[in-house]
Amino acid sequence: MEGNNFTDEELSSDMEFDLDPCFINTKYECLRPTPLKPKYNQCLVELLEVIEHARELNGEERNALSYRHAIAALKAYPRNIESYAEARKIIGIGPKIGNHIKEFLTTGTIPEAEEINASEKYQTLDIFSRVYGVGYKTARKWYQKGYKSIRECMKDPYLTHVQRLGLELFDDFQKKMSRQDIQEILDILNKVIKTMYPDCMITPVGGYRRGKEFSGDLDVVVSHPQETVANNLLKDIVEILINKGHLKHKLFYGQPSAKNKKDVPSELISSHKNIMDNLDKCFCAFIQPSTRICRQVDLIIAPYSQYPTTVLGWTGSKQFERSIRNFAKKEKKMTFASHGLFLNVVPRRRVCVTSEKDVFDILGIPWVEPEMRNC
DNA sequence: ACTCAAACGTA
DNA sequence: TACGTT
DNA sequence: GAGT
Ligand SMILES: Cc1cn([C@H]2C[C@H](O)[C@@H](COP(=O)(O)OP(=O)(O)OP(=O)(O)O)O2)c(=O)[nH]c1=O
Ligand SMILES: [Mg+2]
Repeated sequence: MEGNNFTDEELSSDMEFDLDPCFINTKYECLRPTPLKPKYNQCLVELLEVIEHARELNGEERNALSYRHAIAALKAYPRNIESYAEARKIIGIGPKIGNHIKEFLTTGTIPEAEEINASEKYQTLDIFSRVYGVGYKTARKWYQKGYKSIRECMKDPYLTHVQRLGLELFDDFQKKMSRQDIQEILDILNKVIKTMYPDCMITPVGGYRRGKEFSGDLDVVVSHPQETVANNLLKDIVEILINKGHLKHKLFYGQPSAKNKKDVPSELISSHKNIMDNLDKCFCAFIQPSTRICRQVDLIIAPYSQYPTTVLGWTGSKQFERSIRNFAKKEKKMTFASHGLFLNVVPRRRVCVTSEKDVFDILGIPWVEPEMRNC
């Protein structure tokens, strides 16, 4: 080892290339806090999100996932990335994304992201895919047919019922909701529901719970301590909302009876499903009184025993949910879903939880506030 | 070479 | 099964 | 696209 005379500096740390020691370098985003509005790497994140979205529009889900891993890491990183070497040490940043970052560090932008932003094709696909009921396949189909605007899409002869609704509601659904908009609707839901079921629990989840200033929709979990009462909960709530003129449309209404019209005389099946582990959902277009704008409201009914997991499952972010499920499976031989936490032995066993924090504790994950689940 | 979350809806 | 949504 |  002669000839080497490392200084302390070289041996221990080098700001240019070492990761910040505060950063939790992991492939499981749920293990570290991720703020809604990071102080660092904002511009870089924005550009990578452009590429991520383009991959989604192309149906390249796995590539999109890789970009999301990298984006989530950069959002959680406690200082600006200053070198390629530093970036490459982050789990989830490999050669491709590393090179994008290298370009960003020298030029201040990422050429591929710029090209995507300038591309009429992606602009059009982006608009079409925002229609409720339209995914990347349909967006691509419409683009190939030569459609350029929502107006032209409305004339398509093969629209499904849901797509027709989505196109009708397009302008309203594009408008983001402020927290005050959401509060207004929550007040109504609280009044209407509590009048009929005073003991009902009503919890706003989704981006609103994570602290987002503006949300695309309102997600609400509703439950009731007496599970027998909870049976007709969704039906009753939707009925009242319709009677009071609050609902314009039901985008879909997950009720056990509608399905199962195949072989079995399904009264038993449907009631069985209902009492057991299935959450009912109604995604609806809710007329906001003060503005008359139609807002997407997702009502989720949970059996009381599944209330904590349902709230955890619907608070998000999407990447937080994917990561906690992946962690449960790979590291704990468990399965997490919004209807419960399960131990994957034979036979599979439900692990009872009484709070959101219970799930973190059982999985051995340090508690993460909802506002820090923005991965 | 395999994995990447997991559930539920319509047509 | 394909495609959609959370 | 990246980790194992
Ligand atoms: C889209 C999506 C959401 N979810 C969960 C986590 C989300 O926070 C929750 C609500 O979904 P969304 O309402 O689609 O997302 P959001 O509330 O986080 O953001 P916004 O409404 O402002 O667009 O459902 C999944 O588990 N998987 C998914 O693919
Ligand atoms: Mg939401």
